[in-house]
Amino acid sequence: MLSLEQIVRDPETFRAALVRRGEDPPIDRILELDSRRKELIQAADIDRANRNNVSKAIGNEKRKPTPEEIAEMRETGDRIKAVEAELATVLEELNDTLLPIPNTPLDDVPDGLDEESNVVVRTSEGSTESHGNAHWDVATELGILDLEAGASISGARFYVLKGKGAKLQRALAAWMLDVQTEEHGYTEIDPPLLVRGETMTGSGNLPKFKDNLYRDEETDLWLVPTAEVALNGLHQGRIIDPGVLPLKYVAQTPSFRKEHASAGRDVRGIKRVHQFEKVEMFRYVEPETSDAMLEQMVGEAERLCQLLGLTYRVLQLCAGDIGFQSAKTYDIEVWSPGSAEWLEVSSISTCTDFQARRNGTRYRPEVGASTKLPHTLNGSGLALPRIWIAVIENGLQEDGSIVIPEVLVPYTGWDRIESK
RNA sequence: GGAGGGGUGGCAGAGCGGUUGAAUGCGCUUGUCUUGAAAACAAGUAUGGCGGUAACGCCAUCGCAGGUUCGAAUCCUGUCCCCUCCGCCA
Repeated sequence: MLSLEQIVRDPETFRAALVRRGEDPPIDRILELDSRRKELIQAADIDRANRNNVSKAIGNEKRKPTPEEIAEMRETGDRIKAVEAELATVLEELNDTLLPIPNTPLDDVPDGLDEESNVVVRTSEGSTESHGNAHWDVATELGILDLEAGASISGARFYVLKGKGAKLQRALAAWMLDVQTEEHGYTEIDPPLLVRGETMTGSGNLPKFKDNLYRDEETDLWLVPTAEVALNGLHQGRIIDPGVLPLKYVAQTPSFRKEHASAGRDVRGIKRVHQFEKVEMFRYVEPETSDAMLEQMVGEAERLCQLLGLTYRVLQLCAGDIGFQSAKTYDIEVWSPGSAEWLEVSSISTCTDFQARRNGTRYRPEVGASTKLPHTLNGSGLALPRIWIAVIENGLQEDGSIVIPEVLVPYTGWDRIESK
């Protein structure tokens, strides 16, 4: 959520920033609602102050209220209730208006309304040739991926990994977690995957992206589309003590997405599925440091690609292509020689104070100081089925076997998936 | 699922209709004392909103939402969460 106070103070800056990402925000309506809100608060406060004074005097003087006082205070009470009722509707509309508005892009985010305007920041060394053997053929042939079984169990966009394919995924996840915790200083978290609506709203997934989320109606719990949601909720409604930031968390969890918006896209293989594993990095940081922290996280995700020996490139997304809660995003894509395309394996964003404001996460810069909103940053480190695809397609040998990156061998116990 | 108990400030814990935003203790901050520290003593120490250049003033908040009342942390209703015991269960 954007800051109402800041919008009111400088509405045109907000309008311009949102226009950059193709939005037409109802700034005028927000200003109207806010001034009505202030009027109502003032009116109610005056009546309440008066009522407090009268009641306090009666109590102090240890006497019964006079009939006139009772009559007057009843009237005051009724007036307060009426004003409060109107205030409640104003606040509700204000909330409903603000919640679907996305974060404003930072100044250094490139202009553009769609992915055509994304900028390739750098490309690693390495081959970008193609061999045409896509993972859905290769892995199926090797007996480590069973798309038909996935479909028969759960339907389209579900898959089954088997044997060394399953173990390869487990090894990748375990290895990435170990690098993040032991070398990059993250604290491992194993969070709930079913979360309350408030938590989903706090991260920015609700109310706008309801259609992409699985939900259990009976308990009103939602399945996380990414661990970001749970990690963002870790401190909601609370104040982080001085000296604690930056907080760095990492979690490996499944992610559940309906993918209605992508119907018809990436239908082959396991590039885009309803349930996938992902290792997610998340940081709570002081605002002054968030730019540097974002670059650091990009570096950490790149490092994983490097250690796996993959060819990758870093993209900076343009204003129109960054996610709802993001103020600035880098994507990391690895080369997929099987389908001759770049596969997005990580998306790393700073959400500035947008998420912190939504779910009431604050921190105290120093003892005795007043609270501030931290910045939150998130990024995949990395997304599993896609990195699995890249390992399979890049490791494919002439004889049809797959050679596994060396760093994974301690986790798999073998260095090759043999062809049948 | 059944039966009880409970949710109050950073923590512990009082208060159960009226000068209570809330005793007391702990913690924390500052000051006095001290070469320094500890101890002792003193003062301060919640969050948010509205108004104000500011000092400051007012308002709200005792899980949450309603209700009763001139007045609610205190009474009533609903709801959520936590704990104990029983049942069921990975």
